[in-house]
Amino acid sequence: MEDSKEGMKMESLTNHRSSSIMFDPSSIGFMELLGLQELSSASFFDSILQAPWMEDPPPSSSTAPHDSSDVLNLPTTPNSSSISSASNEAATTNDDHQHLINNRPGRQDREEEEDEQKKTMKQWKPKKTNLKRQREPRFAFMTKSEVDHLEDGYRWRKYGQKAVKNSPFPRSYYRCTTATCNVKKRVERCFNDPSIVVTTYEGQHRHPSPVMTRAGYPIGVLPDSGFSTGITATSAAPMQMASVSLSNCFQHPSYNNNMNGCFPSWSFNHVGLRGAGISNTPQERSLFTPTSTGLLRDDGLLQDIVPRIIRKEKE
DNA sequence: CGAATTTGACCTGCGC
DNA sequence: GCGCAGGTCAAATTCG
Repeated sequence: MEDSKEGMKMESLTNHRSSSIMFDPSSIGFMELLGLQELSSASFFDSILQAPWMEDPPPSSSTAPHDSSDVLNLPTTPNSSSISSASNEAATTNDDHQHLINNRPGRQDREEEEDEQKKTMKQWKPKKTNLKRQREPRFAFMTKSEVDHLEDGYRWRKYGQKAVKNSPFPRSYYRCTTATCNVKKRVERCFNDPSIVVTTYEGQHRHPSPVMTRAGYPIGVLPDSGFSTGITATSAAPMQMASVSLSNCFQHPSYNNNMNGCFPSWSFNHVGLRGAGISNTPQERSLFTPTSTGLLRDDGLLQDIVPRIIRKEKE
């Protein structure tokens, strides 16, 4: 407890030395972002990594609870207009559920109204046979960072922390503080490489970033980059030019469907950005060279993380 | 004093 | 049906 508090203090004070890898565990694409403070296209795209299973992805865990529906219903990107009807329905369902949760009474009243709520929840709860509880599309990225909670331009309220099985590091749960925004994120450390933070976003922001840079641009929206990164450092958040070593994760002897145990199963079974298809070959890397025509568009959270040129093929 | 965080309890879904 | 693990709530606590 004391340590974690101090850690949070340090987080806000030092903010941050990090570099990031965005990963699409389901589609097997990795990017490594280097030099985030002054992110250049060259450094960004030269640093794209290839996951070890890129050419031969491991089968998703058959035991993962949500993977099949999530993967099948997953839009090509979390923010693309091609979100399937199933996903939209899922969002609506979740909103309804969230509405129920947010408006539920205190514990005492809850006991009094328990029966009624059970009825309500039963009404909401999808039938197991045809409709699983579905979630917003998720995507995640890895960040080499000394701090857990990285500045991403949005304000988050921590609402929970849980110990993770087989990991010494707890998982923290955050919710966007904007009233109408249901975006959540989870932050945890890779237990094989504690220097790597795995951040998973669920949902997309439908509001402007509340945190502005010194230049007046929301964090993650660079005026001249052609794309936005979302993990671009603020003036108060200098990031270190550093490369991320994934070897600790990828070469662990316990390598399995869940990425050497470096990540929990949900990372691979729920995370979005299908079909990113990032390659490490020079020819294919050139596909990701940002162009000057990359107009800023409101693609929600995704635009903060993924260069549009990469999202193009998923639109 | 309001906002944010902590943390134990509770809920839910899944596998056995 | 039971147990486990992930996810969430909300009272208590801490922080600014």
